[in-house]
Amino acid sequence: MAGRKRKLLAVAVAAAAAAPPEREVNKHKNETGVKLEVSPAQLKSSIQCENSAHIAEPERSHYFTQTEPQHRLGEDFFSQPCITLAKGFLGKVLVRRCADGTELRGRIVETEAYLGGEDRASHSAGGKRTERNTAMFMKPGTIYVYTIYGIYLCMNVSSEGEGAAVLLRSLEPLQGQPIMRQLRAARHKEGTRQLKDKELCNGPSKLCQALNIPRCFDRRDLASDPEVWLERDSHTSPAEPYYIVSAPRVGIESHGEWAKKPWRFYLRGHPCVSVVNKEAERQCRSGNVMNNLSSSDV
DNA sequence: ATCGGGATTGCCT
DNA sequence: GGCAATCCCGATG
Repeated sequence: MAGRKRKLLAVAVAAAAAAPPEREVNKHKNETGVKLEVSPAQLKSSIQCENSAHIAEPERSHYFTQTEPQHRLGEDFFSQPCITLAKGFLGKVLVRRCADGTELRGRIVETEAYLGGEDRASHSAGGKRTERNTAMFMKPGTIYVYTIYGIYLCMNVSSEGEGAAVLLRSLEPLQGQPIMRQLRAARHKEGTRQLKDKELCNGPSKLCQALNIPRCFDRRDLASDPEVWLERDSHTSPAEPYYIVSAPRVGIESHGEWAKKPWRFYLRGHPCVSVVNKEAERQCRSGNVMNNLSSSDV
């Protein structure tokens, strides 16, 4: 029964993949006949590695200035031990350049470190290498995208260390929020209220949706890919420095003692953090400060 | 071929 | 804050 269902689904997916690329841009309607900004088919297509030309053209202004990735962080930055890199990501800006040249930007405010080898909570636990987690064993800076709960995606970046990678959990939207909102709302019920800015990227799968990070970005190089990269923060710095909270990773309770390792890092008090851990914040040391001008950038 | 778990999310109470 | 939705992946036989 279940097998049959799966087979039928596989056939449907194959048929969808074989369909012509020009699939009804902005012609799609839902049951109520209301025109959708982004159709389910288009959303699906963005997940399945097709271009993102369907994304609405943004209003052009100085805010959308098309900058070349001159501030792009290179190989050196990613070649750090996993936990160091996880903290180093905080405050850096993830940039997604869409097919029409639009750039979406978000400041990283929450990460998790997944070591290889003895870290039982890691996909690469015990040095186990599979088709899925291959990117974790590739050079530092390699993107690892995987599917979670069958329907969502998570984006990681491999670090120094065999099979080690950092999960990106939350971003603060900086540029292209209207498009992010459109991408996120495409899966929501009709008539649902608009998402606030801080709700656009406050979760690992939400950020993949909002920045249109598809599954096929798996194994790409964040240090050289033309469609996605990382920058130092050139935006206005906060008046007060953010303290880094170090807390147990979320969603891995079943992994015993490894679930307790404080390898989730986030900016204390930042509104875009997905899960706040008050106990960890009480123990947060003042020495752990995010400072983009410091040498912690490497 | 089949099974069980999962680095989550959105909606409802 | 609880819980259903939803299916891929890897392990097992």
